Amino acid sequence: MNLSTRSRYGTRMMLDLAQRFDEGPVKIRDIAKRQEISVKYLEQLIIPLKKANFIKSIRGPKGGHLLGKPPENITIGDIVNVLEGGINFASCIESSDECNRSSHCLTKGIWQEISQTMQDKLNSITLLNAIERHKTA
Amino acid sequence: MNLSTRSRYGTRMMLDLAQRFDEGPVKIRDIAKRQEISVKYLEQLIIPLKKANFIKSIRGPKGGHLLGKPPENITIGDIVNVLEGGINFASCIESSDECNRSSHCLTKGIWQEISQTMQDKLNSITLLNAIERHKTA
DNA sequence: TTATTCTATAGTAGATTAGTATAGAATGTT
DNA sequence: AACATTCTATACTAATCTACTATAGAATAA
Repeated sequence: MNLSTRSRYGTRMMLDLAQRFDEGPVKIRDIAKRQEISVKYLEQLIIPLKKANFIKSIRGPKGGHLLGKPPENITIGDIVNVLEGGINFASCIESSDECNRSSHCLTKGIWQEISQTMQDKLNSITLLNAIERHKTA
Repeated sequence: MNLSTRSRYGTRMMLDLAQRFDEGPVKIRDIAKRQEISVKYLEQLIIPLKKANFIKSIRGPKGGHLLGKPPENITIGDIVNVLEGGINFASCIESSDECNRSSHCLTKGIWQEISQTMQDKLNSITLLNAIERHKTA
């Protein structure tokens, strides 16, 4: 069990943007430098986050990226969901074509319950939360 | 995010054993047939579970496997922990050699908290629970 | 002594992940 | 209009991991 680097790097990027929410567009190159992540990799993570409206981008000189919503309206769950393509511990939970064992499967319910717990937890932490908890700590 | 098949198959095997806890040794071949998982794959999962004392094995004819403890004393967390090698969402949580960013990393605390939530949830479900909840459902 | 059952180690094909390369499109500035 | 800057899109690759298989061996009840 391990959150993909995709999600972990993506979250770091989003927090970086959240910390600079009032400062106008932020360049990928600057995020990359601060977070020690390659520009190319970040560019790749931005695409799905843009599609989901969690990031807005401005092209050209003086351009850059910024959050699509205020930091209190974006959760870690949102980010992981987009970058991971869902938060589920077994594919049988979401898939429409039933596993032929599902009727007597003892585990399906368990994975469902655990996935739910996970989702609730991830959705309960906003970017603002994450920043503030670090200040007080 | 996806629990490995290792953990999922392992859990199914352990539940299969739990359901037959009073019936003496259970053969891998029978578990494999019921659960539709290859014998070879199950054999591989048994090894670490034995080391952790969650399974006892008896060799020779009439031999087989049985739980090392009663079903109410084994949790899903125990199983996943053994088969997954820990329940952590970022390697920085367990590793002793600090990431050089950890002091100002906003995410480490998040992954820690989420991992904990996960562990608590997994540890709260025993094999007996899993069996009983299915009966009443 | 033999059939049965578990044990141990090694190997492999395929999928996934992380990361890179290349070319292109938009836009503010001059 | 030209240009530098910044984002966008697609494709590729190496390395790792996962799921699974193969082979040989050890213990033991009958």
